[in-house]
Amino acid sequence: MSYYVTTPIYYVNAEPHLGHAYTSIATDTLARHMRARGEDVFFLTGTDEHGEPVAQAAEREGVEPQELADRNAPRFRDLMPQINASNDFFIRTTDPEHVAKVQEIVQRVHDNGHVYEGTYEGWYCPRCADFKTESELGEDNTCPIHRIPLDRERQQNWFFRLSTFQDDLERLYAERPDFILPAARYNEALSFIKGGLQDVSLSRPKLRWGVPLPWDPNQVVYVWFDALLNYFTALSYAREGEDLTERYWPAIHVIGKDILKFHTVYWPAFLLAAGLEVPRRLFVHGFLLMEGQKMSKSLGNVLDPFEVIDRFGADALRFYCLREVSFGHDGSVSAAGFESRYETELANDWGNLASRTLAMVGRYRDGVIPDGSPDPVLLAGDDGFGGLQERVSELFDDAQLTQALETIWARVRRLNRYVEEQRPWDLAKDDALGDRLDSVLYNLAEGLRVLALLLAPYMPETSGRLLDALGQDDLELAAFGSRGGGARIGELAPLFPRLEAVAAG
RNA sequence: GCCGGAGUAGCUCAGCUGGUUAGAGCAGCGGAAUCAUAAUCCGCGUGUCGGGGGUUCGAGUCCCUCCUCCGGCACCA
Repeated sequence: MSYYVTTPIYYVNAEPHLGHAYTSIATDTLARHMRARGEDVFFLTGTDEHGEPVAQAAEREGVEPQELADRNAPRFRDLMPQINASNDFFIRTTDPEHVAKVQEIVQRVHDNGHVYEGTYEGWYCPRCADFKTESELGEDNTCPIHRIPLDRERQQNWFFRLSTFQDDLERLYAERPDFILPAARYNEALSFIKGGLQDVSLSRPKLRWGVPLPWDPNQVVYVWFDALLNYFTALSYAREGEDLTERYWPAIHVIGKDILKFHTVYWPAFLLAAGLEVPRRLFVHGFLLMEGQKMSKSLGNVLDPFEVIDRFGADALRFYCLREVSFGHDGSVSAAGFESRYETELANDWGNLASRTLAMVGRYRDGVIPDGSPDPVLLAGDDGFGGLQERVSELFDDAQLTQALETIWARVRRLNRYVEEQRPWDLAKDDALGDRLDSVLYNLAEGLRVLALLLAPYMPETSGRLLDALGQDDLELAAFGSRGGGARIGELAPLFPRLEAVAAG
C-alpha cells in the first residue's frame, strides 16, 4: 500500500527554527515507521517561495525575488539532512515544473466553472502593497506594521467559488470522521464550514511575485493556492521521466494548527473543483512553547535546534521533541527538560541497557548471542513484549507518536527490570545454570533488537548503531522471538554519552 | 457573545464506550544490588480527580450549573 506523507512547505522569508524542525521530524518519523512496515512511502517537503513578503524583502535588499529565494531555499533543504529527515524529494514552488502544473490545474478549475471575476474590497496598505484583515487593523484603521492610515480600496480579482462546495465538504466530513486528527481540529474545521462558506480570492492583481494566471497574465495565483498545490504537482516531476501521481495520490498531510483552515477547507474544495481526489487524512500538531510562552527571538526564549544537534546529535533532538510534548497538543520544551530526558531516559535507561546487555554477552558468552526462546514473563503483562508491534502500529496509524513512544519506553524499563529480576551475574557463577543464563541473555538481546527497530523511526542513527552491534542487518519490523541467537556482537560506544562527557567533548 | 478543548499527586501528564483499594514519569526520602555510560532495581503519596447539584447498585468517566485558562468564529502567512 502506498503512503504519501507531506510536511507543509516552508516560507523562505523566515529562517529555519525549531518549529520547522519539529514538523519535519514528526513527518519523518511517520515515514520511517511506515517504510519499516513495508509500505510504499513517499515523503515530500520543500519551500514556498512566492508572495508579497518575499517580494518586499527582496526589494528592501535591492535584489530580485528569485535571487532571495535561491539564497534562502537551501537553508531549508540543508535542514533535512541535519535532522536526519529521509524526504524523497524537496519541492520549490519556483520550480518551472511546479509553475506549469499550477497553471494547468488553475485553468482546469476555471474551465470547470468555479472561477469568476469580481472585486475585492478592503483596507489596503500602499507600503505593504496588500490588504489587511479586520483583525489585524490598528487604531483608526492603520497599518499594524507601518502605522500609516489605510486606504479603502477595491481591486479587480478572480474568485474561487468556495461557497459551491459547502455541501460537498459537509458530506466529506460526515463520511470521514477521522479525516482530521486530533478530533478537536476536526470539530474546529467543521464548525468553520458550517458557519457558511464565502468565496475567496484566487488571484492577486498586478505583476507581483507569483504564478501568472493562464487566462489573465495581469494577475498571479494567490500564494496559498500556489503553495497548497505543491503536494499534487511534486508527484508529476519528482522522478525524472516518471509521473508518480497515480501511485501515491492522495496524500496524508502533517500540518501545524496555524494553517488548519487552508488545508481543511480551501484545499479539499479546490481539489474537488479540479476533479481531483481530496487528501487521505490530515494530522494537525500543536506548538512547542518555551515555559508556556510562544517562542520568539525577541523574547530570547528559543531552543536552537542546531545547537542541540551539534552537541547531542539529531537523534536526541528528535526523541525529545516527540517525547516531551504530546503530539497534537501544545507543550513546553526547555533546555532543562531536554537535559533531564537526555540523561535519565536516553543515557541511563536506554543507552545503559544496551551497554550492560552487550557487556554481559561479551563477558559470559564470548560475544555470541545464545539461542533461546521468548521468556513468557517478558511477553506477558501491560508492559510485556507480546503484541507490541501491533500496538505501536495502531498508534502510528493515528499519528499518536508520543503515545507510541511511551508504549515502547515502557518496554525499555521492562528490560532493565528483567535484568535485576534474573541477575545474570549470579547465574554466571554456577555452571549448572548455564541454560538459564543463555535464555536470559537471548531474551535481553532479542528485546534490544525489537526495541531498536521500533525506535529507529524516532532515532535512526543510534538505533542503527545498536542493531549493528547486535549483528542485525534486517531492518524490517519483526516480533519479539522471531529471531534466533547465534549473532556475534560488535563494539558499541555509549549511544548517549552522559552530559559531563558531552561537555568534556 | 457563539462553538470547541482543557482544569487529575510538588512538577509534566495517562486514564477508551461508567465498575476491583485513582495511575506513570520526574523531583524527594529510605533500601538492595554490582552486569553496565556511578548507569539499575525495590519501597514510601491524608490527591476535596476545578466548585456545586443530579442520574445510577456504582462516576474522574454520563447530565445540569458555575468558575478559570486556551483555541476558533474567514481571504495574516
